[in-house]
Amino acid sequence: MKAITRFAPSPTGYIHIGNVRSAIYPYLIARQTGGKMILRIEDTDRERFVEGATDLIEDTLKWLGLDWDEGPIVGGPHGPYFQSERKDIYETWAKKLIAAGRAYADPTPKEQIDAYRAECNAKKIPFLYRNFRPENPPEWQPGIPLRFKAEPKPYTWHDEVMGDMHAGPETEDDIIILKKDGYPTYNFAHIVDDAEMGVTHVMRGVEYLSSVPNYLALYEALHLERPRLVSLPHILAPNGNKKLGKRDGAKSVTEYREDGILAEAMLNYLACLGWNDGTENEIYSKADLIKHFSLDRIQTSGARYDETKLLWLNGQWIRKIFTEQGKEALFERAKGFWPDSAASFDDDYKMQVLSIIYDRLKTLSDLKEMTDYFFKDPTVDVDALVNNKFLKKMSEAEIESLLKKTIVSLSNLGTWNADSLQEALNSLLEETNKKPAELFSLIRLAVSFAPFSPALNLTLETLGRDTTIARLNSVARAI
RNA sequence: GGCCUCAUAGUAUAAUGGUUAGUACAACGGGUUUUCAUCCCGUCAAUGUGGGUUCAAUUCCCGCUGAGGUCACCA
Repeated sequence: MKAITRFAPSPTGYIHIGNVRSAIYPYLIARQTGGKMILRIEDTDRERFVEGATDLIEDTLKWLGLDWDEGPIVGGPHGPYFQSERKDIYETWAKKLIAAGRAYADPTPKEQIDAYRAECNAKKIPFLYRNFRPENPPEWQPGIPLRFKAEPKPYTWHDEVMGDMHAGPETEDDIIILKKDGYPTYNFAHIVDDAEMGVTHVMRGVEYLSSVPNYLALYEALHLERPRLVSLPHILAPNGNKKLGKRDGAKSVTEYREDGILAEAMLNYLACLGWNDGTENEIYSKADLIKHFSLDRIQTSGARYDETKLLWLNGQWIRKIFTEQGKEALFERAKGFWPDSAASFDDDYKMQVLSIIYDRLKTLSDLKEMTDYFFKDPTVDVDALVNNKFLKKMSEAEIESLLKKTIVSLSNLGTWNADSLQEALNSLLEETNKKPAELFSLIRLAVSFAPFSPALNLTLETLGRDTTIARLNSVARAI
């Protein structure tokens, strides 16, 4: 079955990790079945509309590699894809309900409705507007809210994640379908749009589960076939058990791009938060996900958002891209993450630095802190040297002597490469009768003054003879 | 309050009416010529609770507890 799915966000801000899964899963199902993915912008709430939010949404989807077949930018046969431009369509469908006696104009002032609600709350009984239906509603005209007229009855349905569901008549009510301002409510608009656009799978957060009976009533009254319903459990905030939202500091998805997270890792992490294919595999590319994803293996309970696993996955992906797609591929992703000091260096040199440092990166932004000394002479810090845990047993004279021996040895080295350097370093160990921890720590610190760095021979090879000797000399002089 | 949903280590999860309840992240310890990381090895750690069905329940049923959702002219 070719699935027509959609992601239908409202343009009220950025997409965050708490809600992006309702874009990923529909995408995977659409691609897996050779169907279509639709992007629809639900902008019927003019008050919450945020200028530029649509761009943010599109940017997020593009970064994650979730392309859409119909929607803004790409167009399609069922447009427009902004609900605000579809008012006449909703009105046409609404009139069908009026004609069938299943909708009525409701001029009741908001204060009156609030009073009814307060009354019910005081009596601790459920508030159902259908118990307060106006007796002689006027004919509907723009400017008056239009309500669906419920005919409550029990419903059963199947949810692809939650299983077989049922609800009693007490869950159905006279919901507003057209607002006073003429725009439809979500409750009505999504049903009309999904039908017009041929959507087969309605995938959204579980918070809509309790509204399903109302939607079922609407499908019936409009003589529409029910789409498959898929409720996605919430992603929970790191602290507490609430669903992750902006108030919990949920960052926008694209903010992770700036933090040096790879799109592959983000997609991998989010798709596997609350879903697994039953194997012990942890690493999934987009293609793997499309191949293996299935609705019936989505968890029924919420999943807590935990960044440590994302960081681990990101490290995995950094190494995977380097080894499988090559250093150029990783270098391409690393653009914009180099320290300022790297600006004047050419790509070949930076690529070489990347080649020896990449397996230490958790995020691309680690490059800033971790590679500075490849581009700029470090500040000589004699205290750090003599207080190092491997060097503090040695006198300053001894350190100076070791540095000088190293300088002589490396100055006379024929070919300057990783292998010859390793050989030279090894003979230096024998000659000085020092442990690797002592001699290598000394050289490493003298050329980098960094808390950690790649293997010593690789570091020196990359720095080059002149820089290495110069740095060793300036440390020897400073002691 | 009504209705609905959920419940395996700190986290994400696997599994089966019968296993020593598996895996990964994290934590901790160890190994690889310095450091950090990778990689490898190891340690710690879970079926919320009370009943029932059954020879046998983490798994099926019921109660409880806990957590969450929803009850808008928001989506």
